[in-house]
Amino acid sequence: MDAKIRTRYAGRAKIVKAMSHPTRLFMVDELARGERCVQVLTGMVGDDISTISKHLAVLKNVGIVADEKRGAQVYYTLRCPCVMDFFSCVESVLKTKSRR
Amino acid sequence: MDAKIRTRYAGRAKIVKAMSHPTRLFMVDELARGERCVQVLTGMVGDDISTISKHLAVLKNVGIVADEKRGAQVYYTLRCPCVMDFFSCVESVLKTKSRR
DNA sequence: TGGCAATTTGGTAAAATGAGCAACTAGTGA
DNA sequence: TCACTAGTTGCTCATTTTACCAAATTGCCA
Repeated sequence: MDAKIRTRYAGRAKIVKAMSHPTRLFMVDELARGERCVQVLTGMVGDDISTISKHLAVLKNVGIVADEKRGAQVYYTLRCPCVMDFFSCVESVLKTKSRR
Repeated sequence: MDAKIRTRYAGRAKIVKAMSHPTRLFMVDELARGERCVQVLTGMVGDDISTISKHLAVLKNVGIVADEKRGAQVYYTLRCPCVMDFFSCVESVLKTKSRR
């Protein structure tokens, strides 16, 4: 892998990595249903709000979600619904694995 | 997120996480073209062979690849070609991000 | 303006990851 | 059998990740 190839895969990995946490995966799934504010997501997940905020920042940094402040709350939306494709593949990996 | 939901997303995240490293992503891409033995992959990536072996073990543990020993070498194959779908989505995330 | 609610940011400690070297295992062939 | 090649595993160290608390921000409204 020369530098150029390495950079390409590093960029891709960054995006996959942003999805590689249970809480973030859950939130992406939830955001696929519509925008949600931090407070609501926090209520669903049950972690500290600062933890949720940071997870959302991770997703935002790679461009998977977008945020919009309206009044005192910040609403997050899914910018790339195609990430939902990950789920069906992941399910099939799980199935493949179980029938090993 | 109650325990059940949490477990479900944790399982999914494990699979995504296995793909979330530049070297592993590269190898998955390469394996999509056909089986490869550790030695060959090591030559392409340029890391220590023990590092490559461990990355392959990560992919194997979640069921993404399978290994088969033939003579002195171990050949790895992609068990779930659908993981290639990740790539097209990832590319579109990259594009979405750049036109922010 | 003062105070409360919603978020983000900074700091910190614990846990997980990643890389290479060394040691070990398993085939191959002289 | 001995030496060599291919691969895996154990160990250690450095880096990254993650979680929560506390403090700083921002917007609303009495």
